[in-house]
Amino acid sequence: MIFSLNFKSGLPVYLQVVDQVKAAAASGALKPGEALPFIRPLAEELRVNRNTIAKAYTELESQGVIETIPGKGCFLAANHSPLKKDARRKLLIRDIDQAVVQAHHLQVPPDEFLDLVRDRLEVLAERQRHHDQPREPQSTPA
Amino acid sequence: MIFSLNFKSGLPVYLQVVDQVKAAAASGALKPGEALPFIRPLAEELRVNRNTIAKAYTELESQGVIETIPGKGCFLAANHSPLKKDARRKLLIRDIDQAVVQAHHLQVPPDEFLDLVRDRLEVLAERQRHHDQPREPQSTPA
Amino acid sequence: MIFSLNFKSGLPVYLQVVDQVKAAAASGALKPGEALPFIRPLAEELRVNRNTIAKAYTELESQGVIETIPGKGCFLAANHSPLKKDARRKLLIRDIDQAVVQAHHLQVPPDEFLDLVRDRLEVLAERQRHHDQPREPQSTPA
Amino acid sequence: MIFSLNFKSGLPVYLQVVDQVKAAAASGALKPGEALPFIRPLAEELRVNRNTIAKAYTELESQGVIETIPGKGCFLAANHSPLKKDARRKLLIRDIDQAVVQAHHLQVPPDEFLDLVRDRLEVLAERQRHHDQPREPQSTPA
DNA sequence: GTGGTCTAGACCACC
DNA sequence: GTGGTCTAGACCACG
Repeated sequence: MIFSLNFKSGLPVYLQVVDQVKAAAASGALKPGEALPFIRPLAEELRVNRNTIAKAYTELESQGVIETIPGKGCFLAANHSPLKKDARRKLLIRDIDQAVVQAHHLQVPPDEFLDLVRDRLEVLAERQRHHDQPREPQSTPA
Repeated sequence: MIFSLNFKSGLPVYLQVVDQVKAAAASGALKPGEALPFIRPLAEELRVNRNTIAKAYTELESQGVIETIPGKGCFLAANHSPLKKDARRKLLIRDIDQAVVQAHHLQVPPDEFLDLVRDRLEVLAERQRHHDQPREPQSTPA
Repeated sequence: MIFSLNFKSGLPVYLQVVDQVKAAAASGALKPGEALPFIRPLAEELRVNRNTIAKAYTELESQGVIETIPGKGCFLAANHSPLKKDARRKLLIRDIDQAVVQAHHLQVPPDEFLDLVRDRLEVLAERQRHHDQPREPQSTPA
Repeated sequence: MIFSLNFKSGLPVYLQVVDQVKAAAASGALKPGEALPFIRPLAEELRVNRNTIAKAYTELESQGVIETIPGKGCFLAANHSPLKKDARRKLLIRDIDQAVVQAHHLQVPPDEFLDLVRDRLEVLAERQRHHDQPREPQSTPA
């Protein structure tokens, strides 16, 4: 798991970590049951305080993305959201609107935008297929 | 000019405004010399403090993106060449990927996701039509 | 809103605050839209660090119990859980099992236990009726 | 002796064990001189480190609740008068209220809640029957 | 050794 | 003034 932080983006560091873990999980680079980096070494590597990483992991746990077992570490959870359909829709719409508005600002017409979306869905699916082959699940958590 | 703010993204509101103006300028959607929305009505529309918009515009001015003419308004600065299509694609892909990853995490299948995207395109286009009527940007000042 | 902390119970302080806010919300002592105590004064009153209260409020927000508007304060959310039925069941079962096992340890027979449960449900309902009359919702948030 | 641990309550596991032993002793469910479960099998059953159980027992001994006879096991100390019914009710009510409040917060209506309670009573009674067979507590040692 | 809690105090974004 | 982020460093619970 590789992280890259941008300290000038204005986006809080802990949220950058959250986003990158979620992206890794979505792409299949991180598989259910797999261990995340330990908090202390990761904080050191990213030159960030231990609490900042801890906060990111706490947020991920509260979103149901990871499970943390005190004394053992943090592990990617089996992927299913505990949220109601409505709540999930609402969350997704926020992100979609962000992209749609950006498209509008960049004067990318709707058709082209939809093509681009289909493209990215395909890219993600391809990455998942790629990650599905090589590895086996290792350290089981619960 | 249409804006969409995400109050829970962690990104400061004023930076979201800055980014969206810059994106519009980059694509040519906002042309050199064209007027930006007035601070007060925009703040009202976005349900945000006037200081927040003012801060965004100040930031844009200090970056040389816009020029402020006291008593008249803010206008896009002259030296803005619209980005090439590829550069715009790249910017857009970042936002799309964010939404795609979120969809995966929320267990929303691609078909449903695409439906939702079409939905939001429609909703925001509709919203844009509404906003285009009452306030018409007046052209070239400086 | 009155809090009472037990520093020797072993239960983290921030969780004690979370529990007490939830209890106040359930009893109707705290109504949707009503403001919670500000973080800083509350921390001072409870002789606890500001971050500890902030953590409690963050947890409450992530559970959907409150909404926080930066710069304005924290407000009790309209009461509806965004979780799927299954997830809610699972959470509830944890608490019920705690009580059931306690009953077993205290040698309270099932029938008596059920009576007691009905009793407490009634007490809570009564409290809600009591709180429903006197006040009116005041400071609206969103 | 049956235990039920809640790993997410925030209360340390060893204190949960302590509380549950004390509750059993308070009600007379565990009688003076009666043996507690051996550390090793109990740790296995609860999927907890042996040190955690050992710490709980150490704590209980230092509180004078149990006596440890090296090589033989741990036994409830003599001076334990079962609590009166009212005192037990009061202890139980704390746990019941916690569950009742949680039910309210999760929007689980009273009827459904009571069904769930009956359910758990049944499940835990069943579990208890299972556990009562393999290991039979041997009586009075010291 | 792991993660969790708490403190003390700094700075930032927003009203 | 509000809440949010981050740091530095201490102590605890658990494996």
